[in-house]
Amino acid sequence: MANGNILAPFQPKNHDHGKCVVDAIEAAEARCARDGRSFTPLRRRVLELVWSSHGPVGAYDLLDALRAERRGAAPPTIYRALDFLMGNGLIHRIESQNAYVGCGSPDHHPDHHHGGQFLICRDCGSVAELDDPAIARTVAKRARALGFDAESQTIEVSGLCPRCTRTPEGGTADSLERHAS
Amino acid sequence: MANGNILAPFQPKNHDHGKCVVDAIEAAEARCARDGRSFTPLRRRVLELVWSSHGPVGAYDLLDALRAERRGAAPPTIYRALDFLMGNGLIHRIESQNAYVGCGSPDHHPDHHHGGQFLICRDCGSVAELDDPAIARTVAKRARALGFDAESQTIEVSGLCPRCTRTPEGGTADSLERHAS
DNA sequence: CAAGATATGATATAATATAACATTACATAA
DNA sequence: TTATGTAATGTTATATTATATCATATCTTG
Repeated sequence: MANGNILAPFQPKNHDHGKCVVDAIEAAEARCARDGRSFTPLRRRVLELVWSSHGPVGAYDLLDALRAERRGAAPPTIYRALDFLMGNGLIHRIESQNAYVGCGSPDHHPDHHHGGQFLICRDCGSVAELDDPAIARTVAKRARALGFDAESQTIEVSGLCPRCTRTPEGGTADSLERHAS
Repeated sequence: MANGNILAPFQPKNHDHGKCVVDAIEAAEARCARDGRSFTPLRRRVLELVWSSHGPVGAYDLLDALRAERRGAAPPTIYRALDFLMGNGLIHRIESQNAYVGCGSPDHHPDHHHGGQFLICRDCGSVAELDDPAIARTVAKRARALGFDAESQTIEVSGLCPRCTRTPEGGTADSLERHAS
């Protein structure tokens, strides 16, 4: 069997984040068009804001950003957009942080919640999305053995990303950059 | 290799929950004594309250219960107790629900956060704790392949428990009992 | 007992999320 | 074209979850 497909590994230093965001937005637009979902300017903008960071972003951080450019944005404004984006597989919620990240594999599962598999660096906060079918299958199988019908899996792994593993505790200049891309 | 040890499978109808709670408290007491942790009356009581339900319980539900018997209980009262209990492996937090459950395997990992593997019924809310080393190993291995050092894993599976699978949508008397024990 | 550490009490506030209802924008059928 | 329905957004209020901070009590142990 194939290994898990690595959809959003940790970013190299020269990662072009502007392009990465644009690509994500274009994919989202195509996807919504295909599914007959209306990808409104508000929803598009919120998705851009989510993608503006590689790490998980809180709803109220997004709200603050939105307020800087759109008068009258309020919590429901953001939460509705986030619900839409989650419902369409364009972002994920990181449960352990009450925060949101762009989905690295928007094409994979048309409408079906697949939960997600995340590696979250406890030092710099960066997130990589795994999408390993072998893990998902094993979990589903073990659940099945107990008579449990698994519908959606949330897997969040905390630890140290490759860059933070190399510069562990010291608070060096490098680690203080939070590995910005 | 051994299969995952099933530590808290879904409860049969005749489950003696009173005994189950008492056992958990005794185990917690022994464990704290061994580790030189003070298992105060407050902490003991909060642990009892957590175990009073088989499902995850919210911090403010616990607070309400505590207030009925202890004047002046406030949010920090509960959160400190919960922190202590989590720090000593006596309860787990269910991230996807901001709620807490008794730990089914308090003896397994002395001080080391092992996260947890949970099957959560979306119909009746009951939770079973898996503790499958094969899953944990596979996840750690996949992370390692990306250079990520996995320290703690949170796995939460949503779906239908054995009893709810049999009585799916109807809202029968049986399912409305929420499978109380 | 004194001094330090641990635990709890008490007040305030922060951070996250939803309820409820009003308004607007847009499609499309009469 | 206007009427009508639906989806989206605006607006206000409030619910839910969690932490900061400082004061007090209790428990060691020298």
